Amino acid sequence: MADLAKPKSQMHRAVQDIRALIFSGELAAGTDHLEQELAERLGMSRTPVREATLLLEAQGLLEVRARKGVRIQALSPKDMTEIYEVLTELESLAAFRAAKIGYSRKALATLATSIDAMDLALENGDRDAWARADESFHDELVALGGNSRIQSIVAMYNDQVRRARSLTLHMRPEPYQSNQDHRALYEAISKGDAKLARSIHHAHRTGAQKMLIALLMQFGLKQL
Amino acid sequence: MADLAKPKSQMHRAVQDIRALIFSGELAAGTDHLEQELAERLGMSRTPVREATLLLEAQGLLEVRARKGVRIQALSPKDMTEIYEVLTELESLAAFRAAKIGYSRKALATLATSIDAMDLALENGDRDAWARADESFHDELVALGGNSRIQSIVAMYNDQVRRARSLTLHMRPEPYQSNQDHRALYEAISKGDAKLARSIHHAHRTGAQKMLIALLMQFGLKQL
DNA sequence: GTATGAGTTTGCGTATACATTAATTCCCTG
DNA sequence: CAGGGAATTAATGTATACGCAAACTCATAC
Repeated sequence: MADLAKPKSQMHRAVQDIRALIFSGELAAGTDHLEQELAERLGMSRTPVREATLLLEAQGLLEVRARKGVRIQALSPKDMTEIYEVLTELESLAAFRAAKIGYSRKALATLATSIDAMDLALENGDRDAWARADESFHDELVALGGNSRIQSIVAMYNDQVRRARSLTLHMRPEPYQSNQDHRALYEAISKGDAKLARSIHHAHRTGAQKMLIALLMQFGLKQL
Repeated sequence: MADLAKPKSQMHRAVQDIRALIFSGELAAGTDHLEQELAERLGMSRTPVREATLLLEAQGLLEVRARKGVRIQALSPKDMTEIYEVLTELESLAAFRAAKIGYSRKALATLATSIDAMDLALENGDRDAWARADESFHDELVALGGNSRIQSIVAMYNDQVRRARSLTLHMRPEPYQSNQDHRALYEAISKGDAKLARSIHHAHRTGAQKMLIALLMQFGLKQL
């Protein structure tokens, strides 16, 4: 995530802590929490907690409801579809741009590293390691696109679907296809074939989205 | 902008008022303003002003800088390019989706109304009326796309470039081309030709972006 | 003339107190 | 017993107080 600058402050700590509580599931989707409770839990006064919740609301992670506490945002399959549509489009654009810029193989080393890490994780059956490498790959790809706005938006929406993704991580089939897609995308970018890069990544993301939605439906997860 | 719900509160009023001050230029790009000053100007205490500035920072309209007041965000041509790239991509996707959904002509009546209003404004040489109708057209188009996330993002970035757009509104050539583009897009959507709708709008937006950047460069406007 | 450092000022970050208002309780009435 | 409304409660929204750290001033030393 593009959290550059703005360090040490209670408010900043509250943002980090609440994010962590949401991602870990300790603050479950759809549940309500009073400002006062959160403040005590985080060991600070209501003021920085309140400011933090306003920020997190702007980022779509929760909702501030007058006199009812903050509600951790729950996402329906329809929400997922909307978010993935945006992610697909913007990441594909980033892939297109990255290919067009014409990076040297050396400049693409970080991408290659992430791909290798994914292959290794797949061999070891280590899904968590795979997920970390996958996220790195996507982050680096978007960074290579060179548009900082796209980076921010993608980071924000990735946060919103983080819970759903970790939930399905162990339900999905082995991600062989993903690794193949990533290699193909890497090749397209290093060849400078922008249209190909775009269409490969678009198909990749669309496939991932369909699988995720299918899994959620299959397990009857209407809200998370 | 998608400001649904959250009415009467000092904080909400502060958001609206500060936005208005920014768009009107009373708070000029690049200038700094202390929380206390803003609070007095808006007739409230620092608390709601502070919360409002945090929201507006999240929306990219300003930047809060410790002990230096809030700085109204200034945009470079590079920033403009980034923002327009996102707008182009997401609006084009919305056009694609809208065409794919297959609205009846009746459901597209609002679009047609905006187009007529643009034609009329063009005949009358009323650029402000044209700009309003143009914004309506784009808003409706994005709404027809049916993805609320795209609507939010587009609304946010439109706010960010609002000043630049109104600045160049009277410098640009008569927007005949725009009106033609809009009619062609309307036809493509009502025919349900999604790919055509997408490419028409993509070209339209790309053209508008190039013109805007060229104008800014021509007038030596590096920051606004 | 410049640099350094103590002293002062300023403005923010946070805590806390208070006002406001929606929600709830509990009576009272029919 | 049900309905309604006044009183109470509860949690937010807002104001205010205060401490702290950064920025500034200014004098002094080199």
